[in-house]
Amino acid sequence: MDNQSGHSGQSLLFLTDDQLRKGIEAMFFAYRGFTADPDRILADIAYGRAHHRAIHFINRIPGTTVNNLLSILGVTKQSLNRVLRTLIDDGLVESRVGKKDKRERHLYLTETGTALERELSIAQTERMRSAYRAAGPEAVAGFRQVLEAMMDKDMQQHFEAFKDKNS
Amino acid sequence: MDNQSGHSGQSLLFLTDDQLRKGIEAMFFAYRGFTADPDRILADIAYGRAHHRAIHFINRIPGTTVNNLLSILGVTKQSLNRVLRTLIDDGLVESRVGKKDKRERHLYLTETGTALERELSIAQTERMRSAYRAAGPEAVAGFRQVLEAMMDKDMQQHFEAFKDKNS
DNA sequence: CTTGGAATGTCAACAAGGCTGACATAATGT
DNA sequence: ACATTATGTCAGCCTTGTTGACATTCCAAG
Repeated sequence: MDNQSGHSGQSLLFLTDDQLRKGIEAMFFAYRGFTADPDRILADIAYGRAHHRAIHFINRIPGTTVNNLLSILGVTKQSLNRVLRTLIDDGLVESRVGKKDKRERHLYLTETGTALERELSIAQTERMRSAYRAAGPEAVAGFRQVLEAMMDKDMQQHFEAFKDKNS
Repeated sequence: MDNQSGHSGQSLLFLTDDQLRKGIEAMFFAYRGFTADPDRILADIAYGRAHHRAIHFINRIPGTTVNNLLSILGVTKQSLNRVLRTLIDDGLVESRVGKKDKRERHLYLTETGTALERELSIAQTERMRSAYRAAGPEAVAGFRQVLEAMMDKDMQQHFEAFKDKNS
């Protein structure tokens, strides 16, 4: 495409401090909105955002090992373990000893866990859906492009893996 | 341009669960990247993300009151106060008693505070700048549109105020 | 003018969820 | 046999959110 014609009124290389600052603030406010709906649901059942993240990715990659989950979430095993412990004790997550390598634990959502995942997902998806609708498909493509460019390199790899894998 | 021919392969109303899920995960990973660089700087000087947010908005709205800052940051006054306390004690922020209403405290960055703000801002801006460059101006416009649509209504108002105000 | 309520800010204590370090256990690989 | 890997657990710390209690200041109604 045209990267020098500046047909949108802004040249590619002409990024004012003001534009960048607005981007930063938009990111800050939007992330709050992004987590607000699930947070409300979680508060009622004495869970937090950490539980949500664990549930989300266990749902996305059923049978994932603890170690893999750690590297995706980017927290320590002690921190994850605390969350995982409560989820397992409460019967939302099942931890199965690995068949080939018995040191590994493979994680799965139970029926109850899947139900909660769906509830949280619907809440969060609703906001995303209406934002997408309001902005239009062109904007959505741009949104995704900028976000992907903003990730750390290793996170981009995780993300790519998720994009390809069909669960 | 063509918004119904599906040149991006997706119609406006046809939002698959998969697209929405990818958006959610992109948001999660990107926000981590977004905060990573400032976080590294802050860790060295024993400050956290909360300090960064306070410094950012005091720089944006010099002379703002504690109450106004509270409503922007969306935390309790007690929580903000702890952060402000350390910033004031360390000489990064100055708190002046209001002239008209002596209950109010007006907040300003000192020279040292301004210097730190700039350092953090540069780190965060660098990543945003290269993401913008990589994605292109069309994508940036879309990015901002989706983010704005994703904010809570009252946060959108704050954001609008910031967009207009020239500081 | 006084007095009660509202607004504003501070202090204390607690909880969630990050972190590090140390250590145990079991399974694997060499 | 021995080192390494995967996981779990205990203990203790930090940041940053929360509530509750309280002091100060302002303003308005009596």
